[in-house]
Amino acid sequence: MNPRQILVTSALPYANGAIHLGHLVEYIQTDIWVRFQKLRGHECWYVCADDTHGTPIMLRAEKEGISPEALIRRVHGEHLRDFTGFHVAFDNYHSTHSDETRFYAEDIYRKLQAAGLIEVRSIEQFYDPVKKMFLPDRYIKGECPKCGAADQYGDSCEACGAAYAPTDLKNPLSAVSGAKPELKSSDHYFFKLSDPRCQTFLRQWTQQGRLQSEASNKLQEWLGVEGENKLTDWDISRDAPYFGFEIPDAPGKYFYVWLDAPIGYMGSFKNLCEQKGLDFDAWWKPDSSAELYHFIGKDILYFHALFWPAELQHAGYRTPTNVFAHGFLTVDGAKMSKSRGTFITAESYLAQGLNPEWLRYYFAAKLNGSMEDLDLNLDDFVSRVNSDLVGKYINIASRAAGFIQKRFAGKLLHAHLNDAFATDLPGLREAAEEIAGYYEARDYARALRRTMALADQVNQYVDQNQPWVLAKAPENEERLHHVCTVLISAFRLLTLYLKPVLPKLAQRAEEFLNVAPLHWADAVHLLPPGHLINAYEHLMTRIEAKQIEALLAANRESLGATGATPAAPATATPKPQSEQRHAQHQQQAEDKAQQSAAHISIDDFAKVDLRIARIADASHVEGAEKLLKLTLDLGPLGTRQVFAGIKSAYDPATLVGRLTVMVANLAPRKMKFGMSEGMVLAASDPIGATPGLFLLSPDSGATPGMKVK
RNA sequence: GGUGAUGUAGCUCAGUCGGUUAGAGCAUCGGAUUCAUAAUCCGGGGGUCGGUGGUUCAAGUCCACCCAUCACCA
Repeated sequence: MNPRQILVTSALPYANGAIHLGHLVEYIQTDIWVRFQKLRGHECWYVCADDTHGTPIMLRAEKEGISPEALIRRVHGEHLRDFTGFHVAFDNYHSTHSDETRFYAEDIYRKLQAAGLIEVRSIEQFYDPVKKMFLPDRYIKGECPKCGAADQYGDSCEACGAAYAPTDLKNPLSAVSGAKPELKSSDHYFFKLSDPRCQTFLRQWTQQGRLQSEASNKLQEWLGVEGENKLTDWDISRDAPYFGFEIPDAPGKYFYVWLDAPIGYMGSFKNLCEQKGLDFDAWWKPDSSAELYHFIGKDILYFHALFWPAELQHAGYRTPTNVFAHGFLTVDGAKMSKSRGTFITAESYLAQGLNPEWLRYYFAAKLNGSMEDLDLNLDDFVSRVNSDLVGKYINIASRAAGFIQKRFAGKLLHAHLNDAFATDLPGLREAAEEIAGYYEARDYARALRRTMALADQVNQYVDQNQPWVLAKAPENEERLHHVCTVLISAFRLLTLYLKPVLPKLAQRAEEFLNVAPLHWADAVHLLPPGHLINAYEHLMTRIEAKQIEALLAANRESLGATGATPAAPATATPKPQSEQRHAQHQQQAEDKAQQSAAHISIDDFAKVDLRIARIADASHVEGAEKLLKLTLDLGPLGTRQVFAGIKSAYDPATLVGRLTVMVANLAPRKMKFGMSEGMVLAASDPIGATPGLFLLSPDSGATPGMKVK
């Protein structure tokens, strides 16, 4: 087999947030593939980087009172720590804020310009006169032009789903400063994706059968039918102030973060080339025989399968061999949720003492190379890992090791077992190529199913041969030695088959087996006769359900805690959807889920404990403009102190004695004036068009403490 | 709304070109076993393949419509 030259990337995580389990699907998927290629003896390099530019980074750094450079340096360290913790082994983890990335960004830009594919056009955009900056869509808030919902972002309405331009918003405000934005025109630089050259090239590039079928369909949709020019030019510039690279010969204009993000793959690889003495151009020239693969989430297919190849092609570089898109992660069938504790960060998973290889195994067991979403079912996670890894695979070593150690001083049978092994465990060695094929096709689920079926076969072999019975009769000594040697050899092969997924465990198994690091080619032979193995130490523990509970608890943001945070002030970071998509999709999905909440289930409703309360006392609060202090009598449930924002509508004296409805299980919230232990229900117009505030009252007959449902 | 996908056992998933009685793991039930950090083996139960209609000698698989879920619409 001739060694291939393979360059692999994962999408660049944005330097504005922690790595979570959703990210890890991609990095683990890529890492497994890379490790597999290396085990096969290919020259394979895995590069990645932090994606560091753009408005969100700039504003976040400003909010933290540090420079963007300091922010991205810190986050780079955090990201690399998390990835390393999950055994994701990059050959280089660089940054887009690097000389190399700047070089290739300028280089590609200049070549596209020379090819006549860059155009300057003046466009009108909202401008924040206080902050003195143009506002990305997601940094403008206002009322939806369609349904009138308040507090909507500049690109789409969370309430009715309408999509529109920020200029359509009613009463727009800057989410950065709170100022009223002004329309202002500015020159922007466009990559002419609508150019016939790009259209023709992409039509051919995307439909040659290289891409996943789902991806190909999706791109077909974007491209439209022949002659239907659906692609529009891409705005690649942003005005100062912006954290990024200034465009050559265009003072005050910066490359949009999405332009330099994929170029960061080149930058990172160039940096690696300098470290390792590799020839960059040999890998990136148009007729390069090297292979180039990008692993990405399905949300950024547009950037990687349209913009990116079109840029490369017309700037005189090679295009990707393939783009592998995967789906999103759900937890227990639902989007990751902070309130449920399923928005799990990589850091918290490791801090709780959970084994990263449990997760690697589970993800691998469900990855099949398609764009389908992947569900982390927590019960299934526990039983699958325990059953497959500990019960089936690890157990094989554990079952044989004691005999080898105690009866044979750690030495395997002094005889060549090749033929006997094939008789005892037919197909075990021969499966190596089949399993390799599954890994190559990124169908790890199938590779692991096949491997576990082999492990079943080995356990059956143990039961058929009953080594514990053989051990009782001295005349069966050699037979016992043979059986246990076969088992250790089988364990070695299974270890190899699992090694791309479980690198750390494989390393420990290799120590136990007393062998050099296994390579795929090692599947063709067995351990030498009389090989000495080391004493067995248990290689993996079981997951306990309570560890999962602790993990969820550590990631759960209580409703009380969120509720206690007042409505986001204007300085809060808005959701940078159109500005910055990749690696943030999970976060957005979560935000969306929490914001729209079009329907809730009966179970959700049942979480709210509504009770009839009698207002036992009501008084003004010194220094509070809006609040009244209420003492509520809940009958058998005792009394509660609540601060209610109803001063504008009610005189305390008229409230005493009347019945109303309160939320009795709201987390207590510390306010300036004391603890508030619930909230009373009152009606008001959501957008304030009709003034007034109206407290709810039950019909007569209700008594304090009764449940409302 | 348009487009693309998904829907198979309690759970997680296979199911190739339409072709025997629709499979696996986990869970569950019964039995065996004790070498193994309760881990293994044998066996059983469990399915209107989302729904309706159609094509066909034959449909989980092909076609149409509908329902549900997810994503994308720069």
